[in-house]
Amino acid sequence: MEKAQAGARGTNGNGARAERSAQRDPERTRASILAAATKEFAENGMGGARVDAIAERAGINKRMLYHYFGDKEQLYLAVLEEAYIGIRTAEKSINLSDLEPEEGIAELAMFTWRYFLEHPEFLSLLGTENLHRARWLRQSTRLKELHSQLMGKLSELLDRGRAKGIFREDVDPLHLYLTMAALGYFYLSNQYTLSTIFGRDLAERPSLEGWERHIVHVTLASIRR
Amino acid sequence: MEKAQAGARGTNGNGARAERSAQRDPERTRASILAAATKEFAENGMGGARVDAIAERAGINKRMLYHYFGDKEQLYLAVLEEAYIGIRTAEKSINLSDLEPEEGIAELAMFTWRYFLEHPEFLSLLGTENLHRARWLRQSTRLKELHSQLMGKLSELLDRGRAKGIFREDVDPLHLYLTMAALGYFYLSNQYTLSTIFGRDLAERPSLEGWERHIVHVTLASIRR
DNA sequence: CAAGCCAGTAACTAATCAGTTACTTTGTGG
DNA sequence: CCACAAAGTAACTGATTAGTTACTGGCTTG
Repeated sequence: MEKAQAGARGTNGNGARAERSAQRDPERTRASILAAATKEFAENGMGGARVDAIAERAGINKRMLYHYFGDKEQLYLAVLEEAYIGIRTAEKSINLSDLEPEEGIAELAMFTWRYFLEHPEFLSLLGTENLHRARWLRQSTRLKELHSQLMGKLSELLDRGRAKGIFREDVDPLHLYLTMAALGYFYLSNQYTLSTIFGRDLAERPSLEGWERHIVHVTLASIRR
Repeated sequence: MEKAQAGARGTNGNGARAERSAQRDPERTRASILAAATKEFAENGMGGARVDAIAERAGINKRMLYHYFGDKEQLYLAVLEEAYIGIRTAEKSINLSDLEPEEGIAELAMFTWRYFLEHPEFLSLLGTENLHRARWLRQSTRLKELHSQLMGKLSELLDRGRAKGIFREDVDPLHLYLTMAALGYFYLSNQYTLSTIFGRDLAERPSLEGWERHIVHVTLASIRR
């Protein structure tokens, strides 16, 4: 049928890869499978996701999915790993050295909130993974080494604030991190049942902005002397 | 095979229901299906739950499940409704009229935390329902009417605390409720991924007790003047 | 330029799953 | 005491699903 392909056929040899529209492009195929699988797993969970649906979304043949990823479980693990790497990479780029301790904590709280807000698929994958008691995360050697960059930055800010006398002496950095994460995660991941029961759309702009301010307020109030 | 049943055969007529071990007991059958379905849906989500597994767990024939509940989706809805009714019923029994505002808020925060801790299947069902954007909850007329009793009690305590001058003027009761719920929900529902990544078992007694104290502390710190 | 490997396709298969059919057993009211 | 309804069983069915087989076409390297 499509034997005679119009343009972009040339050997494009000498090492450098063709930038676009190659008929055979392993990296692009792999990436589009991963993107499609991320959506499918995030929308339907591990149990509800369909391999055929992933193949269709990616615009590839199902056989390729098995070629690149082995099976459904390994594909899911690849999706999970990529999602974690995404947030950990983003965390690295935060620079707080110029900020006062309180400003720095506020900045980290807002970063976490905004990252969750902009990456609903990450929240959904976390939910699925916890439903299965971290079955796949525990298998992943890559992810177990991948510590949160936030924890280090949090500790440093807590030290500075303590030295200035504005933060309490006994704040556990893990508790602080969990507090920020919990407030963002719960609001967003449970927005559908909450909106239904309280008859108030939590996804509206003013509500979201109000909750961001609330997170910053609660986080700071919990550590101030 | 078991045609000749030993005891407990009698007509046990005159209106009153037999208390135990009837061969045919609609209510008991229904209840055991519901209990089995709650476990299965909580463990595997809507997509991962298996109708045959529910029947086996309940010790009944699959046909009965369709007889009493119609289909898988209606059974899931019945499970969800029962779970919500459970927490709302428990909330009703809390009496706070003798307590000072601060003590009352602390009591409600601990109630929510302990209810979550003792009913992991409720958290799991919430997660599944939100994955599907409250698809079944929105259909349920029973549940949309079922407002949280906690909200009313929270408002009353906030009023009293405000009158005493110990709470801020602008506290939104919904924000307060979401704060308490978020801190409990996130810690428990995400305990598996969190424990894996931070290399610290969040399910251990001392950690759980520490987090309960933390929830009370954060909740009160966020509303104090 | 040909040999071999890698990307890609279509159609198939064995297993699984939600839901059904056709039947038997048990309790009850006229 | 029997007729009828409700409770219960076993075996089946059609659709879906993860994973496979057997194949084609194109790129690279010696």
